Amino acid sequence: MTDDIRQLSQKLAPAQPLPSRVASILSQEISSGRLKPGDRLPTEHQIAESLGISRNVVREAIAQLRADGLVRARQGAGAFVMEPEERLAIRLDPTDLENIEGMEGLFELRALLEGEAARLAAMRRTDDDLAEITAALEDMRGDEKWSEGSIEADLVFHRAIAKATGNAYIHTFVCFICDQIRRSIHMARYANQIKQLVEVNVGEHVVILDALKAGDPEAARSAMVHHITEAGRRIGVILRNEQSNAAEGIAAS
Amino acid sequence: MTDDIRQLSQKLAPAQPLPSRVASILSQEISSGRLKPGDRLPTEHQIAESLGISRNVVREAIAQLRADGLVRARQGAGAFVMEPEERLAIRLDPTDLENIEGMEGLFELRALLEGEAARLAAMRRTDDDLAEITAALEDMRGDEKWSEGSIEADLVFHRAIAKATGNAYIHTFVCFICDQIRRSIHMARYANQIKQLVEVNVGEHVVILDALKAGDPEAARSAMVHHITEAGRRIGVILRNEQSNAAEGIAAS
DNA sequence: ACAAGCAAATTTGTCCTACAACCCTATAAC
DNA sequence: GTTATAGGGTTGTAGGACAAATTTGCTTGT
Repeated sequence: MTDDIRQLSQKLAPAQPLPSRVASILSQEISSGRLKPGDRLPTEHQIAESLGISRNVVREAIAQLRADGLVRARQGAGAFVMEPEERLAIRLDPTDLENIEGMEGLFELRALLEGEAARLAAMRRTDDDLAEITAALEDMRGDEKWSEGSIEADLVFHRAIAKATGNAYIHTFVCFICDQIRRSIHMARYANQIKQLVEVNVGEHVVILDALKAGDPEAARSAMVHHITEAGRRIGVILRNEQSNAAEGIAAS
Repeated sequence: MTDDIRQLSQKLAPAQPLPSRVASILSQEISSGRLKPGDRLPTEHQIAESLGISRNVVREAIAQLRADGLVRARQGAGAFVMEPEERLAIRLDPTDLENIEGMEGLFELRALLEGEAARLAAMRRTDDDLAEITAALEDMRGDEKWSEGSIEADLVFHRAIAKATGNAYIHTFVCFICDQIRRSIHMARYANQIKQLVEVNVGEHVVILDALKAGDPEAARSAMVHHITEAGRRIGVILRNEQSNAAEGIAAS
């Protein structure tokens, strides 16, 4: 209920914070090529005046760009666009994920990363990790909170596996990619059909968990790749070359 | 008040802009768990006063955190720490990379990602891709610009392979991780010994390129994993389980 | 005429104050 | 007891002022 209100207010409100909108404008100027690396962008005063806003707002916008390593401000000289290789953060453009090609690319990356993560997790998982993963699986199949809870439990399952690798970076990256996918999916028509597919989904998770329990790296990796490939197919994403790989996986398990 | 500023500037890098330093402090408060998701962080006034700075600076710092999705500010209510799953960007803390454990984790992730990238590239690379990769290799072995140029050419080589996967996300992530590593390495004592090791390094690249030319996915992956493992070992990073994998790779090639 | 150095203009960095918009709570009125 | 309202607190935006640093151009000395 409150979710509906929040969605609506997000959708309709042009009242996204002003500095963020200015930051979007500027970053679009950069990514579109109108401002090339090395260029100096207009002075804060000029930007403020041309947009009819205060210099404070402009400074906050530039602070956001600076945090991403998109521009570098030098006192007395100006703010300059930096080389694309120097960026300090990864931020995915949500609009890239609205079409199916973007989703396919992201799913491929996800299968790749999480497949390897499952392999490492099979070798390194502690008993605590296993308990956490098992608990997440129980949450998935358990309650009636399908629409919201099962998706959440699904994510907890995947995150727990990434954490079981013992590598904080892998954990960070897997979490990030999964969340990007979830955010995009939530916007689409996914929750509708998930109800019928929960059993299948849970079944695939069980295969993964079994491989982790057995400590079989290749089986874990194959099962994870297969699961993600299938999960993608359920929402219309078809991966190019992983099908054969996934087939191997299902045959091996 | 000014004492606080002096303390603060002594504590952290003196050259970094003030708002970024404040953002680091706050984000550290969050990642260390002193501020948990859902918590409201102190008011801008309190932060400003406690650090002896202006509210303007605090606002710019919070703007950076907001851009990353680390906090969400609601007018009239306050700024709240968001769930870690809601992050919009990945930013690696440079201090995490100063110790050897952080480097090991990042190298493991890199081997994983780039290994798979090489596998995909072997299947999908176009002739144009191959030409680009070959050119990068030529640049590496060619000129006398060892200290700077060869490192750069090395990166170009890896980036070109990631691009040859045809997956923009893989390309983005690989570029990002490589840059993080390069930035850390540049700070360290890497360029000193690279001169003696260029031949070895080039040799490993040749193996990768041959596998890509032949279109052999597994050989490409193995060679890449081996190369990254060795590159890590050259600067003191030892990966846990990839050695055996790399041994397979070198045996297969 | 040339060079070095100095001074002024420009630009970002920081601080300050003020007010609007908004949220939350406590109090008052019914 | 419930609702309305008023108040304080907090973020959002505006605008002005000065400090710090850089760039540029001009002056001045040789």
